[in-house]
Amino acid sequence: MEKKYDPKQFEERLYKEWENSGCFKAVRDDKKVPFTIVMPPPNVTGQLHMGHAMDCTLQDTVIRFKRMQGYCALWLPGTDHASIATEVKVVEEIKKEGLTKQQLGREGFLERAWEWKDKYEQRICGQLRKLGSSCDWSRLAFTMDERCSKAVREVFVNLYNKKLIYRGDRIINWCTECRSALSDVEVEYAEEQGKFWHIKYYLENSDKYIEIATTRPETMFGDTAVAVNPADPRYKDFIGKNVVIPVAGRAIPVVADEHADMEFGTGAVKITPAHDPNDFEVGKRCNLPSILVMNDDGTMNANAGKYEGQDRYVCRDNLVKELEEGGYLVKTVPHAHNVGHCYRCNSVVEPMVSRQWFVKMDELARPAINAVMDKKVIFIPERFAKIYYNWMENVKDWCISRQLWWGHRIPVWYCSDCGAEICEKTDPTVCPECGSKNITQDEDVLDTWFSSALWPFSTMGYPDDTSDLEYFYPTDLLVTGYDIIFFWVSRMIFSGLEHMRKVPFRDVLMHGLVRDEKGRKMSKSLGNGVDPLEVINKYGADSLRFSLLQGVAPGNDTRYSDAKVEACANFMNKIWNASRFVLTNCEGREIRSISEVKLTAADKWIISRLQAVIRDVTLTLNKYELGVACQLLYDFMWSDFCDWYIELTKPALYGADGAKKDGALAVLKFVLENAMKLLHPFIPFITDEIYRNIPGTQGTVMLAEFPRYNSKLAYKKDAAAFAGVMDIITAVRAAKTERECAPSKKVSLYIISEQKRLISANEDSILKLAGAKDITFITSAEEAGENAVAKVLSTGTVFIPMGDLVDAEKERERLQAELERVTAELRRADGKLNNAGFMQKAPKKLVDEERAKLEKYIAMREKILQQLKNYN
RNA sequence: GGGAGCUUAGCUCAGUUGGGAGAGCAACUGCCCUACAAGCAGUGGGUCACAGGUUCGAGCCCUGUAGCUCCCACCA
Repeated sequence: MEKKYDPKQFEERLYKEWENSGCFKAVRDDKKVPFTIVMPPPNVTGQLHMGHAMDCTLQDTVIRFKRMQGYCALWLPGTDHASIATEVKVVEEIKKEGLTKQQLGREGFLERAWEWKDKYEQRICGQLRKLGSSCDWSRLAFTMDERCSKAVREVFVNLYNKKLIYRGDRIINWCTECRSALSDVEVEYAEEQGKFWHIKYYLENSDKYIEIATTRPETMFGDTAVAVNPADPRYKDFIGKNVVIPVAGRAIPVVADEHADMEFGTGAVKITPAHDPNDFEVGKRCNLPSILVMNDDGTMNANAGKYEGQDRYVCRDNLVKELEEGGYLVKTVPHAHNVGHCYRCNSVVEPMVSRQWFVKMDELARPAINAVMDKKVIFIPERFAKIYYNWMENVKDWCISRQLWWGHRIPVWYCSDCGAEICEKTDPTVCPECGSKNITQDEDVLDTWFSSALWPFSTMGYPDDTSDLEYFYPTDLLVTGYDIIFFWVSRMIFSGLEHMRKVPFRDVLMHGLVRDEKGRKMSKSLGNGVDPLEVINKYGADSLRFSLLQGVAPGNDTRYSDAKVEACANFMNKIWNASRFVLTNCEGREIRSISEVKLTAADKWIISRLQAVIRDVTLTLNKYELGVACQLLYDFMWSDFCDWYIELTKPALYGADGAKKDGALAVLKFVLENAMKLLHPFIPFITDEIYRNIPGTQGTVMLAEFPRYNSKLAYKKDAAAFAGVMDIITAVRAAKTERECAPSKKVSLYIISEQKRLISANEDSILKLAGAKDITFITSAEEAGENAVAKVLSTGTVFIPMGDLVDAEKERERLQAELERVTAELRRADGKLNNAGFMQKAPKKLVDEERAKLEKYIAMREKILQQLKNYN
């Protein structure tokens, strides 16, 4: 092994080996239980960020764990065409060449988009490889590949035939920049400081008027009524009469509708059915016409009269001026309100009536809600189920058509001769109604999430009855961020239920956002994003992975910081060096199995600790508590194995006793090998590199069996006894440090103890680790001489003669403090045991433990009191 | 308007069936002892936001309060 931990030496090499030898491939094996994760497909818009890195690390850790446990583990990778997001990028790209979409034409543009896709898909897959992702590349999918397209077509036609997809004129969110419709979830609201314009609408042929208040005066050209609350006494007489829209000069009725809130504004509201969702509803109730006043690009249309052609905001300014001049403007008040923005280009969304395709949601939502209620799908943590219910229960029909080119084209044709609408699984060549060849396909494409919703089964061959679907579906786990519950998770659930008749996944592990070190969202505009590749380049993939998992709890946001990665890199270095220590000592020797050697107390202790860690790591991983599992392994590896056990084996390793050396090496190797297996799912590279160097191992650790808890190796009593030896070592070390005695200065130890055998058996360890030269068993304090520090422990009292370094007064104070501490503990235990409620209701195990503690403290107190006598 | 989360050591955060408060980083002291100074040994530091309640026992369960964060709704 190399002397220095240098991930560059092996990460790439190992990954290639894994991939080339087919380790990632999931081949159906009916003797095994499948475990499936389908990767949330990254968008082909660019490269992966820290959020992806975490998402991916979580999945890889789980899938490696399951694979080692003997499951037929499939992690299916893929990418998403991300219709609108990618189209925006490609448009930007061609703009640099002075080109527009229109200039390229649909086909030319799509060619460019496919080129873009190829480039970024490759880049993303490269990044996933760098992270160590053990996904099955032979199944790499793309939401617009043949497989997925076939599924999309099948689903669309089926829903269309069931009348769950319909086309209609409804109010939708329109992005004037992307010039496309958006679904409700694609709109992000942000509070903005706007204005409230109070405007007079005069009664027809009268000088009476109704004052209305609006934040968007330019829409008044589309007003078709003014609504007042039927219970509002102020406007009772106006109902049924007409008012005239200022400037436009058109007369519209005053209608009574509950929508008008008497408390808000002036209590009278202008109704613009074509440009406001609430007004649209009022319009339906009151049978009002709907007048569009804007074009697709956000400029005013002919209905705005002389303002035709002006941008909506230019028109707003000019119109307000005209209203003011005409005496119609009563006042302008500042008004904070939420404004919808396009989630891709951030421009202000315009509600507009438009003819679009929709998925009817109510029938689909019900079973999807029930599936979560019935625990067929389990959110981790549970609280996300509530968020899901809330959305699902109030979901509106899903607008799925987009006025874009990059995406799945809507599989509907229109006959220009007879007007028929044709939706079939294969492309029609003539109109089935009239035989005409004059049929044209709908120009629009589908919402990108329409194909994502089918991802768990479209990637496995749906609609065909494939072996994959039969074996791997439903999948076992979905790992994703809480920010796409509505976009994606919920839509997969109802789609899976509708088309597969089964939920798409059992567990949904939610994770939070990766924020920067100040807790801010990582974003392009802030420029605070950190590129995972740069981090990997500097520290290695294992360090990055470990830093992303350490200390995370499901569903919680985390912060990325270089300091954290650095700390993890130190851990890797620690693992590397410890392994190097073990392996160099193994060189040239036959390493025995632990069953063939005589185990020391220390050996049994570390093996016992290992068993506990195996048990707890398995338990926590099964619950997807990866952060906790990391901590368990970190502590075991660093504290137990490196700081204690390796140090404990040194006397044997450097000694002359061959049998002792064999014993130590057997245990060192045993623990190291198991540790590499336990750590492998988290940090795959370093563990495999080390594992291959451990004598007797074959092949890669990634295909080794995950360690299983073995109760025969738990050695509970031996481990507890050995903890007493460790206490002695710690006490001597502390005694030396407290008195500023150099650790290298060897001291003599005098011990009063009833556990002489235990101490004698571990004499070498105590001498080495405590920095002592000899141990003498004594029966009274006097034998230790005058200037001795006394440490009272559960195993006995240790005296350390330290000559001038001992200050009698300070010793007395220290012992006094010890006495107080032990007395307090004693009282606590005693209090519990004298508490009737505790004795009655607490579990027996706990009572016994308390009793044992009480006895221990009583004994210690006695000894301390005795010691104190020496200072009185 | 509705909902969720957070508040634990100077900083970042764990703490999952309620049973003696933890880690990393930072700080302080002392150490190059043949795996590792990217290290070792030791030390200090917390009325677990606040107020009640349930319980033999609460960081954890319940109620309320405050501050911060986020999501949903959109009253024009």
